Amino acid sequence: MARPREFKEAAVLDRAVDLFWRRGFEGTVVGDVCDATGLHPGSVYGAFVDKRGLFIAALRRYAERVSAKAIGVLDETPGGADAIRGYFALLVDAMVDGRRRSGCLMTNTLVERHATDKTIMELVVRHLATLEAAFVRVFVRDGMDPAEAAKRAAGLVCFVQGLNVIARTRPGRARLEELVRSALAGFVEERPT
Amino acid sequence: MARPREFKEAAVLDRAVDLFWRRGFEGTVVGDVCDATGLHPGSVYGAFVDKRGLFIAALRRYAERVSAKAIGVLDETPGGADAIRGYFALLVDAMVDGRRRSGCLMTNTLVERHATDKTIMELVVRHLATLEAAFVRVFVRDGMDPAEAAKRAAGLVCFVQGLNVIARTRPGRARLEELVRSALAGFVEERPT
DNA sequence: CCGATTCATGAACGCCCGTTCAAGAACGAC
DNA sequence: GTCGTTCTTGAACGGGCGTTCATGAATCGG
Repeated sequence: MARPREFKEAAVLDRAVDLFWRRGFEGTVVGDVCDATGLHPGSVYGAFVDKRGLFIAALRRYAERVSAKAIGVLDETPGGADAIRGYFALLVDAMVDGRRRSGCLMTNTLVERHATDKTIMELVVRHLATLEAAFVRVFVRDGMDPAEAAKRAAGLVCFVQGLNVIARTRPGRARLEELVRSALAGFVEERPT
Repeated sequence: MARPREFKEAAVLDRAVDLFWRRGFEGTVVGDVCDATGLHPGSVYGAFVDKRGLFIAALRRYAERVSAKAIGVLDETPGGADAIRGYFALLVDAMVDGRRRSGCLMTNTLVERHATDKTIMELVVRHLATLEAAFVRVFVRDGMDPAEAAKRAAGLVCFVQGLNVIARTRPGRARLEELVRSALAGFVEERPT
C-alpha cells in the first residue's frame, strides 16, 4: 500500500550468491553487491536488514536453486549407478568451467567461520543432510540394505565435500573424473565387506 | 649487533597458527595475535612485515609441525593398512577433542579466499602433494602397482579434505570413525577393478 | 487529487583494523 | 663509557566497510 519495490529480490540474490560463492562472506563487500545489482545501500538494507540477512537469504536461494538442481538428478535418474554418475558428472562439469570452480557455497560457508552463527550453521547442516538423504534414497531404491545405504551415503557426502575443496585448486577435468571414478569404485560398485 | 629480540618467533607462530586455524585469515585480527602473545603491533610488524607475512609464516610452521606429524605416521608405521589406519586415528582423535575440531589450516586456507595469492596457493597445493606422495609411498611399499597407488592416494587426499570439512560440524567420534571405516573399505582394502 | 506510506538516492557517519611512527630502552662493538 | 643499531612501546593515523539518514520520488487508498 505504497510505492512498490522496483527490483526483484530473486535477481539480487542471484548476484549475491555469485559473489559470496566466489569471495566468501568476509571477502564480499556490500558495495560489491550494490555495484553488481545497481542497487543502493539503502535499498539493500531495506530489503535484507543486514549483510548477514542478505547472506542468509542468498544461502537459501542457493539451496533452492543450485543445490536442489544437482540433488534433483539423484531422484530423477532411474538406476542407482546412473543417478550417482549423473550427479557427479554435473558437479565435475561445473567445476571445470562453471560456477562450481569455487566449490560449493555451503562447503565454503561451513569452512569460512560461521560456526558460531546458529542460523547459518543450521542451513549448512540441513543442506548436508538433504544431500545425504538423497543418496540414501538412491541406494535403497536399488534394493540396498538401509543401514548399509546410510553408511555409504555419509561417505559420499564426505567425498563431495572433499571434491568441493579440491575444486578450488582448479584441477583439470581429467583429475576430477579420475577422483570420481576412484571414489565410486569404493562407494557405488559392489565391494567386499 | 644491537638489541636482541625478546620473544621467540616460534612461540608467536604457534599462537598465530592457533588463531588462524580457528578463525581464518580475515576473522583473525592482528590485535588478537598481540593479545595472545603479549606482543605489541610494532614487534609483530618488525618481525613479519605484514599480516600476510605473519600468515605465511604460520602456514609454514603448521606444515612443519602439525601436518608433518600426521604425515610422519604414514612413513613410520610398518604395514600399509596399519599406517593408514594410524593416520586417520590421529586425525579423528584431534577432530573429536583436539585442535582439528577446526579442520585443517591448509584446507581452510584453500577454501577461504586466497586463490589469488600465488605464494599462499603454492604452500597449500604443496601440502596436498606432500600428503598424496606419502599415501603413494605407503601403497607402493605394500607392493601395489604405482599407477593404481597414485589413483588411490589422490582419492584419499580428497577424502581427507572432506573429513576436514565435516569436522567443522563437530560430529561425534562415532560418526567420524564410521566415515573412515567406510572410506578405507573403498580405498585400502582390496576392491574389484 | 491528497494524504499516507513505502521506496530510492547517495552522501555521510562511525567504527574497526592494518599499519606506522616517534620516543625510549637494551644491547653489541670498540 | 659511548656510539650506533635494533628492539619495544603504545599511541595515533588512515582507509575501508557496514550502516544510517535526510531528502525526494513513486504509488495506493479514499
